[in-house]
Amino acid sequence: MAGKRQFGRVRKLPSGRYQARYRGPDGQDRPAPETFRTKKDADAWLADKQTEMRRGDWHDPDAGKVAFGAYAAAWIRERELTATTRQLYGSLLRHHLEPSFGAVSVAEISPPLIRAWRTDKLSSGTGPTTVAKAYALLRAMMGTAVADQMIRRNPCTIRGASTVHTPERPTATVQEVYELAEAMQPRYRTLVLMAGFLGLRWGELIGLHRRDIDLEHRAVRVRRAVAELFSGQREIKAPKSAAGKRTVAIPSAILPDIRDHLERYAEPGADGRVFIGARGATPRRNHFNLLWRRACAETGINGMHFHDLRHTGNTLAASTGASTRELMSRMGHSTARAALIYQHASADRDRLIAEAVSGLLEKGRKGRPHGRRGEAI
DNA sequence: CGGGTCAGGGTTTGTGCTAC
DNA sequence: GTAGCACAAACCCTGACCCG
Repeated sequence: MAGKRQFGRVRKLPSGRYQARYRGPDGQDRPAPETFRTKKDADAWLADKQTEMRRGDWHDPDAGKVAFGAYAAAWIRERELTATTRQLYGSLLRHHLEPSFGAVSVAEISPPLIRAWRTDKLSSGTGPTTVAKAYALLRAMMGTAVADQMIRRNPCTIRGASTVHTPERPTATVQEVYELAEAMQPRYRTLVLMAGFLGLRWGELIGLHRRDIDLEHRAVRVRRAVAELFSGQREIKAPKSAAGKRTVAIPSAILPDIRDHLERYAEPGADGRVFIGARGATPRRNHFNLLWRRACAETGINGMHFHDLRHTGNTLAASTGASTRELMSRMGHSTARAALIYQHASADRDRLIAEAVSGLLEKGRKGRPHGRRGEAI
């Protein structure tokens, strides 16, 4: 205490209380937020601040005063996101975060506030996936605020709140794929077959050009995908991942269908689009889904999404005994994790095998053939 | 210390509604 | 049938973490 202090200043105010001040790393003079009864308390406070600065732990006490709405908008703006993600985040912000937190300062967003917000969201009809997504976005933003030294800790502390368990999707059988294909307009028949038996994604199928289909070598080159934006505009982009760029072999059973489709419905020219609407437009999800659901209703196949056809493709491929690596390359997955989603398919297959073995056992014992086995996948 | 697993987070698909 | 828009749900890549 004796001698000249090296860090900060303490002075006695006319009121008799003590005020501490120091120069922050940013060069600004920073008075303590409150005054102290004794000089000793003021000194102790300064010592704390000095420690923070030495550790690089210091943060601007004004930094967290930025309104969350403004901070969040900048967060999205500064990030390199694809147009679709940018739109999605903007939508989550606008509809779910902004109304509750927009005017609140970043530093004031506390765990209890977030818990209350989440409970309210879940009970007010917003779907669990969307709540989880909005929560995840909020946490990502608050995480950046921590990195920016605006706040010390991320207030998003609810464990597991950003993930939702999604139930397993159904898988269409070969027969169902054909039934659905027949129930669709002829121009979309082959689209369904290719989704089911090649396992291509919607965006990939829509992005196909004539030159991508090599009838001679019975292969489809997937080189781009079409993403649809809210604005109705489309973005042509490389597939979801580098592994998405791939060549997929065509089962010869549907080769005639593809050949026929190209002759009848595809846009002319090597750069012509393979799948176009009745008036020449690139198909849109909303309209196609309408047709799809009609086909589902017509065939009595309920609860089947178009994307589920992709599972059929993978399940079929898996049932041939293809290795995980082979499946990954066919489906355009870059990690085994994604491919392992189809583990259930193998389990089903294994059960079928077990059933078949069981049939053989009975046959061997009774000396007569057993009835028909379950539906083959 | 390398393979398996999990959570975070970016991207795509699903669907309803209105308008032309 | 096509287009625009908005919200919701699902997919799946990536890096962190765990564990033997």
